[in-house]
Amino acid sequence: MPELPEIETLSRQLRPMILDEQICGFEILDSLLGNIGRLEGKKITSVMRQGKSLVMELDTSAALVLHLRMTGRLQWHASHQALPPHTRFIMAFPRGRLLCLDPRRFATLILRDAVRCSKAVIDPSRNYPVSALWEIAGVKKLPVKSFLMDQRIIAGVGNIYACEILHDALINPWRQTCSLSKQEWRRIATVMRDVLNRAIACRGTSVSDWRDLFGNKGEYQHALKVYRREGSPCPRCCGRIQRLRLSGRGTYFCPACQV
DNA sequence: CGAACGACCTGTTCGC
DNA sequence: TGCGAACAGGTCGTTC
Repeated sequence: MPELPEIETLSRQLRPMILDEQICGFEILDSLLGNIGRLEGKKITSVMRQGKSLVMELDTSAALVLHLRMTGRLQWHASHQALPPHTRFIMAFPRGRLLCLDPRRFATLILRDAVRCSKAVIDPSRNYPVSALWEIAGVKKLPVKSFLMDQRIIAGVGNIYACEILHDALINPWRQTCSLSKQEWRRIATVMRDVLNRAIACRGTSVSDWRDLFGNKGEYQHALKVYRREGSPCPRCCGRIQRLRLSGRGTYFCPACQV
């Protein structure tokens, strides 16, 4: 489930372990990942998050880009221990080993050459002009939830946080983007930034199998208001939380107060 | 062009 | 208990 807060958590935890360190071993255990060549001897010069991707720049002006998709996880092993099931690759560093686990095998690791200047993609966890949001949204008719999850526009919001953000902002997920007022967009932007930053402070949401780099659960699952709470009372208005499908994704909302 | 849907994989949960 | 169906954090390609 790694969405923005989970990848941000990994990025922050990983930095002290591997920044400015040399890769001293690299092994791919899952052929689905493809072959990205030898990494031994290369140094990690930066660790950052871009949307839901973890980007590790190398001293060879290339960058490793890891996307965990649905069930990908990273684990840090400071001392030698047995490989857990579903280990996809291992990267060894002087002070420990970084493992990528992924039961569903959707995760991807690529070696991107040179620095790529990304387009004007909004980082929803930071401050940005809200006009950027509603100017794009104003001409679109798609449901606002799909808009929030469009990674080409806003990078990092997935299904869990989209549900939570729209509930907090009192917006129905099916509202067409062009029908929202500037004031509503301001509310969405503020709520989105706050929800994501609170989730980062909680080291993510462990509704299922998400764990941080050191195997610990996050804490934001305790703060969820609608996600996976179908049939429970809405914490705001005591309406009944409903689950419906919106373009294939389970969508949780309160029909009473999200209008 | 945009929206809907299947595919990619495996594991877990739910209903009968 | 057993078994099949539905469902799961995400994205991509195809089709309508």
